[in-house]
Amino acid sequence: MATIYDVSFLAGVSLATVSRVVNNTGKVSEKTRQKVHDAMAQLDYRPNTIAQSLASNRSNSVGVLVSQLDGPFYGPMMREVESALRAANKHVIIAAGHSDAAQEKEAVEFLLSRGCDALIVDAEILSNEYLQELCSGKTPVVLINRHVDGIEERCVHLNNLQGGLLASRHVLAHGHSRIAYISGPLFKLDARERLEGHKQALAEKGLEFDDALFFEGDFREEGGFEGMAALLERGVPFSAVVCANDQMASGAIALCLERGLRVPEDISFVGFDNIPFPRYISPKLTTVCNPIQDMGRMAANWVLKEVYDNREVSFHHRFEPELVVRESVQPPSAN
Amino acid sequence: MATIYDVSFLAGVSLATVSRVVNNTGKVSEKTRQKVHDAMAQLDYRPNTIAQSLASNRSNSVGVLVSQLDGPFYGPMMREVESALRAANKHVIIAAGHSDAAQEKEAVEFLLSRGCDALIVDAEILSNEYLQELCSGKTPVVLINRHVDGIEERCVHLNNLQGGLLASRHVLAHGHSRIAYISGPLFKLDARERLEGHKQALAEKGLEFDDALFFEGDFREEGGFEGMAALLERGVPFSAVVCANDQMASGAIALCLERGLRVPEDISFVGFDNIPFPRYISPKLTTVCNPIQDMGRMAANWVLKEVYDNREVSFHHRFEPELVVRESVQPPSAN
DNA sequence: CTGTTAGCGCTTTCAA
DNA sequence: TTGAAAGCGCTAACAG
Repeated sequence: MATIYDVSFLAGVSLATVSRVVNNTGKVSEKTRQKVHDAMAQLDYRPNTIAQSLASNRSNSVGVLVSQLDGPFYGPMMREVESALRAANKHVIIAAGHSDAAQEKEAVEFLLSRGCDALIVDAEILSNEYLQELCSGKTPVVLINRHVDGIEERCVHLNNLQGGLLASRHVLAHGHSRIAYISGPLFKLDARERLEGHKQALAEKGLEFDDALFFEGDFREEGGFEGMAALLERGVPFSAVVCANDQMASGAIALCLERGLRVPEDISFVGFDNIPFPRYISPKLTTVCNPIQDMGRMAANWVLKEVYDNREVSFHHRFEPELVVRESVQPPSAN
Repeated sequence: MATIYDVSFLAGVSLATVSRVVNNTGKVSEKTRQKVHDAMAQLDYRPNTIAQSLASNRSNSVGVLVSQLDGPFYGPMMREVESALRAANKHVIIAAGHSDAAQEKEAVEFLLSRGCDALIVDAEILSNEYLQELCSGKTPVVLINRHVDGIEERCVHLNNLQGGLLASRHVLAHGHSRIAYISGPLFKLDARERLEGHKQALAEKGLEFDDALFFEGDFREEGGFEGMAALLERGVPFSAVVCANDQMASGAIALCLERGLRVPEDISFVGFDNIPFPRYISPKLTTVCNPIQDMGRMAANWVLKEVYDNREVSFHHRFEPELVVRESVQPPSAN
């Protein structure tokens, strides 16, 4: 592999000059630049990124922490992050928290120890305090799916309350009044906010929130499945279920179908997130769009802007959800 | 940030000795080691990985190329790769080909230019020739989901032929004889192999392969959807559909349900891959298990073994599929 | 078992 | 506009 030295020798200029043309920095005469380019081409020169990093104290890498690598949720986000950063010639190092407190923390430290120029963190478990401290550290950090006091300007998040409102209002508008709710784990802010939206929607109609129609799930298919079973078992009637995400909705619907309940004829369902798959099932799931790709891109933009001084990109924190009406909600049956 | 120099000064030993204890290399007396450890702890010393890389000519990073970051398929694979490598303190740099020839190639070059110690490549479009050349390059490469002549020992792949056999035999065993087949794109070897398995299964029963019951899809939901529509339009009767992957099966089933066809009462379906989601739809999809996670882990093992000299890990190339019987196949109806 | 000494390949003052 | 030279923080002979 040719080094910068080979190039400088062949081109008959100094190392510094070659470095200047490689990085487009400083003033270089057109003639010199051409000589250097020729030499680089001739030698098929590729800068050694490691050496660049050591000398410039910049790794050109950004660490991305997600809670799950599998599952339908983070793929679209990572896709955008990867595209945006690779286009800027930065590489993304991934680490997964695997929904485990220790592993999540360890993943952050790992990324930090790798000398990432910045971190994009979608933390599932890490506490606000930890994140605040992390953000006050030396490595710039942007948070996805969280908003933490004191570091709002580094948080890219969805208006979950509004999403919860949209979902429940939609069901309410179809005439349902006995509405079950399968929530995400309440230690998560987004789960709490979505639930709050649900409660507000009920309140708008003068309805009371009923604990007998509430189940705290885990944001996964299993949780929806179990939640649905639990709800049914209580014997308290309801004609619709609002689920705090699509995965739980899928699990819950699966249980209904197993039990011979028809969806939406017997029970209506609404989900949240708009993950790809439930578009292809029957009934097609009505849900709330969570623009997670856009949020991923925005996080990448933040890094590009704040860390790599790209002034072209725009940034904003807060995203608004939209209702996606498909087929899983209809008015309650007469029985 | 403390450097190795600070540690050596504080501990009263040389740089080399500190390096030795950090890397557990060479002989160091217990007493000296202790002094160094104390100094490191006191200074909260973390080796600079970039400097380590430059000096040792090793980046401790492995590049992973997948065709899609979203979608249900690669997540489980990446999950395993990430876990295995991070446990060994290596980091994974991801790049996506986005199902585009130019981008896929560019992604490889990008990873290479990043000085990865090894590459794990799940190439969708890259030609065998390109891959052969890549494998003969300086950076070790392991291929997933491909087997290429001349570099078999670096290929981790599934016995797709066997998978195709299993899927079609299952349908056949239920008494179907008019069986449609929705294939993956035939420029892909795995698609061709699965199809070949189908044909062999037909032949075992003395049945002829009928072009009128064949559709070449794209391995995505859309392809299954369109394929099903095309098949139905031809007016040639069939009672079962074998799909070369679960995504296409989902799309195809979605179309059937839209058209009022019942699955499996009117049409039976079998998929391939055993991705997570179709377990939760109705009917639960019968499919062939593609142990993509295991293959991911195996690829990581190969890297650990061949590149990082870990002798603990095992390795084998070829994986066998298994039929997963659920609910989407039943005997053809009497009509 | 420990220390000395060259670099690894590049960036970046500082002078010219 | 260009070059000389001093590192970036660490590893790896080599010598002792």
